[in-house]
Amino acid sequence: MLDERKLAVLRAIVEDYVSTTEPVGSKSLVDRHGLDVSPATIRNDMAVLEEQGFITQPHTSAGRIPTDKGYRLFVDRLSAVKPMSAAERRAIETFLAGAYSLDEVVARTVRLLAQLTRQVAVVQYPSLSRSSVRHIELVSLTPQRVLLVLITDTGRVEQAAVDLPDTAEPESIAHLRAVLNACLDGHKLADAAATVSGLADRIPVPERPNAGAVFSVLLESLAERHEERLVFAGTANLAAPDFGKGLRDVLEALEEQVVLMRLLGEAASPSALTVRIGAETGIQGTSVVSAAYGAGGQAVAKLGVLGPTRMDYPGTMGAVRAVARYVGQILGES
Amino acid sequence: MLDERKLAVLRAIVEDYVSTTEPVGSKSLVDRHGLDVSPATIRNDMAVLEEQGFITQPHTSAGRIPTDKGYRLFVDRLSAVKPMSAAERRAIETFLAGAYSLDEVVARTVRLLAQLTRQVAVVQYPSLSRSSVRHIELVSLTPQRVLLVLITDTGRVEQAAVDLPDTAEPESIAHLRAVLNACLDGHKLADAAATVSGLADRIPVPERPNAGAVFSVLLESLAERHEERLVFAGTANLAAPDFGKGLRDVLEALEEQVVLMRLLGEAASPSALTVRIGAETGIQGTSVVSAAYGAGGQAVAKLGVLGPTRMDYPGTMGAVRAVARYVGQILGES
DNA sequence: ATTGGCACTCAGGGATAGTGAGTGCCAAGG
DNA sequence: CCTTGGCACTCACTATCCCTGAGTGCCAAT
Repeated sequence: MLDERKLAVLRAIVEDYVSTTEPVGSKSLVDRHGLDVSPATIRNDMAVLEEQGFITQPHTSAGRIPTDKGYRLFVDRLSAVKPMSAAERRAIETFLAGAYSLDEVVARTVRLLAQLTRQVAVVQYPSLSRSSVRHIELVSLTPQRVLLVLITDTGRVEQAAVDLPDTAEPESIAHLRAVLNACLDGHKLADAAATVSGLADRIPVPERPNAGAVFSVLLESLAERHEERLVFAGTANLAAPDFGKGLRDVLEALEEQVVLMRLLGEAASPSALTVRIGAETGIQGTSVVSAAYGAGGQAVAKLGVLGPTRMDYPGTMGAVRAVARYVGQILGES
Repeated sequence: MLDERKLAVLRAIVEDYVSTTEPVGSKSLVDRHGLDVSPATIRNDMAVLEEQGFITQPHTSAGRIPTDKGYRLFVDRLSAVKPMSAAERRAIETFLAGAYSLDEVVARTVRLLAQLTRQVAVVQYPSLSRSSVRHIELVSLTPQRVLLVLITDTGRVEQAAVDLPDTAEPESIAHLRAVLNACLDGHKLADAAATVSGLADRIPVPERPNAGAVFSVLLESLAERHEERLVFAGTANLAAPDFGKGLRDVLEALEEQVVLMRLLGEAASPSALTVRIGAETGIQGTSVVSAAYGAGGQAVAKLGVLGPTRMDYPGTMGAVRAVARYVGQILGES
């Protein structure tokens, strides 16, 4: 139905349109790509491609531009992920290597990705549920208030204040801390939740109210709420006239954690790329390229790039894949 | 030199221009405000105001718009901070009250401020140097790597990984932790830096290399680097055509911590408002309204709003002041 | 199936003219 | 001396028209 040449034409249209931002016509197509046929032939091909919904013309008598469906086909079958150059790989490596805390790693990653792709980058913090407890700390703030600090093996630190129903002696807090660490250290957070629920027995009766308060806050930390922390960078790249009036939608999506989470998609195996195009993202004219990243073959979170539907997919995909790999590597080391 | 009426004219021009976005002429001025003089009189006044540099015309034969200098005068002498309505105050209070961790307080504050002002809000994390050490925790990650966690009385938690030169026994780490907490607990962070430097003596000689590594990372945490953490929200409000092409500059400034810090200005006494207009901010067409906030009369950080020079100053100032106060209150409680 | 030829379409870019809000200035009046 | 009505003038903005050229669709010939 679509022979070799028609596919080549579609590929050429996507490439030209992406680089020039202008509808591409039959004449310039044969010129710029070494097609050994006449413009008229191309026109016939384009008519077919248009009929099938892969390209369209903004108005009669203008060149063609790809539709979402056209980009889809291009990404799925007509293009290859463009690998990073050696120099770029080195740059990524050295830039990420300088980061110590997890915050720093994430911050650098997101900036790096924005810079490489010249688009908006989004990075999700390593998810809690797939990592394990390294240490739990309780610190008295006031006699009736303690700070709960949870440290995971991905280096993530969660904190929450707990209001106690009764005043607490330092020893009882120390005891509670010991119990928590003894039972949870090294456990996956997902299991930890279950363990905590059955822990009340190990606490002397008079201290149970306080322990209960701590447990419930701890459970809350382990659960949904913090799962969704996202960071983004590169919004300045939106100022390019790419989006025009859709800009508001994009900016709004960026501030809505929920929407953004959905855009990054469900977790997949590490460095497998997901591409959402145009309508698939729910934001007109916007595409998202994302990948899971993780330490040691285990996906812990996602990261991605958000840009105009008309973007350089091979290049963007290459950058996202490369960054996802290196971040996984860095996290695996620590 | 500028009599009552001329000032009234300037005020009216600012108000009208802010609300309509269009140059305001002599006729509409007398209509919309109850001025008991003829348009011709107003024209004379406007000529004077223009001569003095408070207003200009975008082109001959258009109405006048305020200059930066005009806004300045308006803010300094012609307007009063608009207090929040009772309903708004209640909304602020309940919205902020739901936050537990410091992260949460900051996140809510910035979103709240963006929503109230319909502009871009920026909040600086409570500064480290003005708060004091609540607790220091050391957690082994590997035999040659520990995680340093610093907890302050504002609820802020800093973390950093430390690579040790030698492998460390659990006891030596425990000892180090005890020493650190004994010496630093309750001290202002600013003093803490000095204390740490003189601490090497208290450590047995064989453990000094490791201790040194920890100290140096700790000093780094106490110093500049983390001082500057900033969060912003409400970028979607930039999509209003307010900025036009200056938008790129604004977005870039938002991603440059250093620039943003400068915009918020030096710390002042809590809830004193600072207003920077147009060129004063270094970003064409942009103004910044900021205030310090803090617990118990002590300023700990700043927050503010960034918007087009043509903004509703009284309203924005009211919102910033109110939010700064409530945040200080919330922080003071914990 | 491919190609050259040809008539047709239509966005975009000046050029021109009309409109009206707004100005500056002046001379008269309080 | 300040205020005011009158008046000529300016100039952004809009509408209209026209033209140009890139690009198309179709057809008949190869």
